[in-house]
Amino acid sequence: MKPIRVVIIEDRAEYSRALQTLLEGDGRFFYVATFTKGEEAIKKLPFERPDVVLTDINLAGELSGIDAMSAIKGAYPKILFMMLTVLEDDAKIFTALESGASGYLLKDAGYTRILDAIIELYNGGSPMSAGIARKVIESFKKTTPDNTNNYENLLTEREKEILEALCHGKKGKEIAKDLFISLETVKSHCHNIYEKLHVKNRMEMLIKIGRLRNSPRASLWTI
Amino acid sequence: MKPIRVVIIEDRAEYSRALQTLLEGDGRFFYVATFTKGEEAIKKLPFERPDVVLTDINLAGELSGIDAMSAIKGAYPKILFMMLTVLEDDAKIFTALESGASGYLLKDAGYTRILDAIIELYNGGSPMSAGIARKVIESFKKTTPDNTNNYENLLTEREKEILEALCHGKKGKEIAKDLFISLETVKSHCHNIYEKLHVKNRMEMLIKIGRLRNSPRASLWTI
DNA sequence: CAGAAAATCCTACTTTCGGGGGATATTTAC
DNA sequence: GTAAATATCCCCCGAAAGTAGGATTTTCTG
Repeated sequence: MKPIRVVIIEDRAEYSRALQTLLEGDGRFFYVATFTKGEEAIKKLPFERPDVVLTDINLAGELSGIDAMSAIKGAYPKILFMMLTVLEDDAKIFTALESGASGYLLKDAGYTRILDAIIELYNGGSPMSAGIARKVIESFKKTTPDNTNNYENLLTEREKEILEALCHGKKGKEIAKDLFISLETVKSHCHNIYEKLHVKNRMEMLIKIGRLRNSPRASLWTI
Repeated sequence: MKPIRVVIIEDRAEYSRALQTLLEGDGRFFYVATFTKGEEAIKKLPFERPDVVLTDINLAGELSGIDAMSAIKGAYPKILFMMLTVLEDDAKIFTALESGASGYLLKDAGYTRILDAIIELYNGGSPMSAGIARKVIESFKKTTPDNTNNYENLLTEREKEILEALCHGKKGKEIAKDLFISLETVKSHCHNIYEKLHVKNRMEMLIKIGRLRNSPRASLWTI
């Protein structure tokens, strides 16, 4: 088995050196390089041809580890990124995953766990710390733990049905046909939905209910 | 440490009995009961006060394991469900997660792995088989494994500018004003964008470029 | 049962979208 | 230098979206 080429993005020297030592002492891996700044990583990392990149989120320079990953992943989608961070910050977890991270470990994970995770990542898995995994899974649930501010109670069943269809890009006419009602009824429902959500049209509604992603990242252009 | 109360939903007797033996031979667990049909589980399971339920998806009766879980989870959200199934069926994975599953293991996982997973689940984690985890993580990505269809090169700068505005819910007239061009020009650009992306309107475009979240994880009714 | 809420349909009107034609300047590429 | 690509603008037309102001039936609720 060819050793897995690993690159580290981390600005704290003690930590990156510890990782390096670990990797170099294990035949399953080939330690390639460490980058301490996002800008540097974007420029040079791809030429190191890593299989896996261990990425810290908070870096010293302008760019975060997520930014660097996002840029590199756009051009080199095959490189696998595993986030290695101290905090379990919800927003950062999801941003990282959206931007291309395939694994997410907290730094309090043991070194053995980290090495195992690299293998798991390389073999098609997505290692995550327990709490991270739970948050990721929770984000799929239709029922949220704390139901504040929910449209569940605001909108009627029929309205939610219409809203769902609208979110799938259906046109009024299609919805009418699907639900066996007239176009006028659909429009009427739409109008009521817009009033309840205090929006003026479909687009505003999508934004209001958080269905439209508007993050200003460059990776937006890649599908 | 109080043993974790475990209930099994599984219609294949050999398998459930093997699990039962395992659980009964391990002091960390307390095997409570096995249900073979969804209908039965919905009625009786809650009274067994389980901490964790190991749930097979394909059952003999009318209801699937997912259906049963969905019903029970609605009334008893604290009960943790772990899906145990043979196949890695994408649709079922996501349906199960939406409906409340907190873990998802393939049956080819070793018995030790299953027992560890119960502990992990109980301690706030979300154990998943490697391939499942990867699929879950992939579903968050804005970038696909192979980077075909890169709009960066496909669209001109101006077109990307227009597209960005469209994604922010702006109307043609607003865009025209913002960019100091005429409405006709905006429409012309839109037309070109639609042609390049092979879509027919804004909504299709949003879906195509992955800006519209229709994925299960978009917290539907809660903001 | 009475009133409210919800779902249905209607007409008529305005605005916005999107398609199909163009046209003209500027810039870029070969 | 010529051709292609890009950005800009125009007109016409029909479809879709959204507004305004109704009416009717069903269903839920006190």
